Amino acid sequence: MEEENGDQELLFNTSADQSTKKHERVIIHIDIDCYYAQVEMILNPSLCGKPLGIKQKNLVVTCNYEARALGVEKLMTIKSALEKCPSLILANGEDLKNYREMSEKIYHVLQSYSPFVEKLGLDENFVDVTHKIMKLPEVQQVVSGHTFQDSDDICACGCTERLAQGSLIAQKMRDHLRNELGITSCAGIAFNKLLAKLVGTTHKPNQQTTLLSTSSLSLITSLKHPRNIPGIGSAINRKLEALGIDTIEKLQSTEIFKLTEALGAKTANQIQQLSFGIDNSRVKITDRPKSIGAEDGFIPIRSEVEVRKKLMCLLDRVLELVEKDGRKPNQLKLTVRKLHPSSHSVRESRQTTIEYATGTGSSTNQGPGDEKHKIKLMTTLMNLFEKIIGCDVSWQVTLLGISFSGYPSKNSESPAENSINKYFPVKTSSSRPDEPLPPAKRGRFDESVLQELPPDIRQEVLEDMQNQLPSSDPQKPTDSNCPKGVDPLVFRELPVEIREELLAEERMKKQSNIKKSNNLLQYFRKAS
DNA sequence: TGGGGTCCT
DNA sequence: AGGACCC
Repeated sequence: MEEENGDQELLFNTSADQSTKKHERVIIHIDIDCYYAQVEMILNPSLCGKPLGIKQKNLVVTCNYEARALGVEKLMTIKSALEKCPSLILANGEDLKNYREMSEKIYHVLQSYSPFVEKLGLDENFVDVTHKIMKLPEVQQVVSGHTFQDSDDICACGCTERLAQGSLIAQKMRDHLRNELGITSCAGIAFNKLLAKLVGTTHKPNQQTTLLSTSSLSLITSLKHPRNIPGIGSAINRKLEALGIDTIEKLQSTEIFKLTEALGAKTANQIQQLSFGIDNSRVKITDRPKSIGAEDGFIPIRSEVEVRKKLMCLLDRVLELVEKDGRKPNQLKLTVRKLHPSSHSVRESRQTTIEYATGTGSSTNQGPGDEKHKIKLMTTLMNLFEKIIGCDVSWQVTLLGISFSGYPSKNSESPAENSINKYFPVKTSSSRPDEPLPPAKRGRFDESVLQELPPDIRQEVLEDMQNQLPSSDPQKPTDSNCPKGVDPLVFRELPVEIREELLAEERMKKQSNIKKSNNLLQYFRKAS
C-alpha cells in the first residue's frame, strides 16, 4: 500500500465527490415493491400468483409482477390494461386507508434502526445510518446483495467499508420487513440520497444494491436522460430541451450562466450538481404531517347541490384522519378543478382560518360525529366554493379537495429553563462501561433515554441531534471566501471549478477597478 | 391520467 | 395562491 498523500487526494477529488471532502454518510433508500398491490395481496391472499392491478378511477396506478409479465404498466388506462391482459384482476385503490396503515408499520420498523428516517410517499423511506457505522479491525467487509458495476478501485476515504456495513444493515431491515410484515422491498445503499435512490432501482424486485463511491458518475450517466434524475421534473425538462440539453453529459458541461438564465441560480446550480451525482441534502426526519386532506375527481357536475353532497362525503373522510391525528388545525383549504370551456382543466384553491372545535374537551359531543361542527365547516367550504366560482354562471367542476393545515408548531412552549438538555444526564461513564454496546460510538447519549421522552419533545431532540450530526448536515454556513454580494448558501453549493472561477473574477475586480457587465459573478449576485 | 403529500416563489 | 417536485 502506498502512503496517503494530500496531493493525491486533490488529484482524485473529482466533481462527483462531495465538496465537503469525502463520502461521510451512509444512506439507505428502502422502496417497497409494487406497494399497493402487495398490500392488497396481504389483505386477500387468494390474489397471490394472479395478475393484479390497482385502479384509481380510470387508471391502473400500479400492478404486481405477474401483471407486469403480461404487459401491464404503471399509470396505464384501465382500457388498455385490459386489452393487454384480459385476465387482469382489478382492486380499487382509491381509499388509501390500508396503504397508510401499512406505511406506518414500515416506518416504525425502520425507526428501530435509526432515528433518521424520511418518508417519501407511502412506500419509500430514506434512512441515515451513518452513526451506526463502526470502526472495525482489519476484517474484510463484504457487501450484502449486489454491488453496482463492481470495480477494483477503492476510494481512499474509507467509505467502501462503511457502505459495506450499510449493506448489512439494509439487509437486516429488509429481512425484518419481510418477517414481521410480510413485505418485500428493494434497497439502495450509497453516500447520498440521490445515489441511494437511484442505485436501488438497478436490481428490481426484492433485492438490494450498493454503490461504491468510485462508480457514482457511472451510475448517474447511465440514466441517459436528465428527466430521469429525481428533482428534474417536466417543467425543468422543457426548459432544458429548449437549450438543447438532452443528455446527462450535456447538463454537466453546460455553462452555469446558461442554466441560470433559464432556471434561476438556485435551481440551475442544484440540478447541475445532481447531474454529477452530488446531493448534499440531508435525511429530514418525517414528523407529523403539515397538512391532512382528501380529494375526489369525477365527471363534471354543475349544481351546488351536487357539490355540497361531494363535500360532505369528503369532509367525513378527512375529519376521520384529523381526529386520529389529534391536533387541531386552524386553516381550511378548498381545491376545485374547473373544466375550462377550451377543454382543459384548471385548479384553483381558497384558504381560510377556522376554529376547529372537536377533538379535545368539547362537552357537547366529540369525534367526527359532531354535527354542529360539521355544519359550520360545510358553510365555510361553500363560502370558499363561491369565491372560486365567482360570477361564472356556467361552471363545471371535475374535482373537489379539502385540506386542513396550520397545526400548532411544537416549538412554542416553555423556553429557557427546560432546555431539552435536561433530558440528558451528563453522564461521563456509560451504565455498562466497556461492552460492545452494539453499534457505534455514540458519546452523546444512550438512545434508550429517547423512549422515555414525551413524543413531541422526543421529536425535537432527534431533530436537534440530526442538526448537530456533522455527517447529516454538511450545509453549515461558511461565508469564508464567498464573494461579495453572492448568497453564501448558493456559493457553497457550486462545483469547485465554478467557485474558483468566481473567486478569480473577484480578485480581478479588486485589482483592476474595471467593471465588466458580462461576467459570471453577476449571475450569483442577490437582486437588490 | 390518481390521490395524496412537500417545499419554494 | 400557485407552481414546482415526489410517490
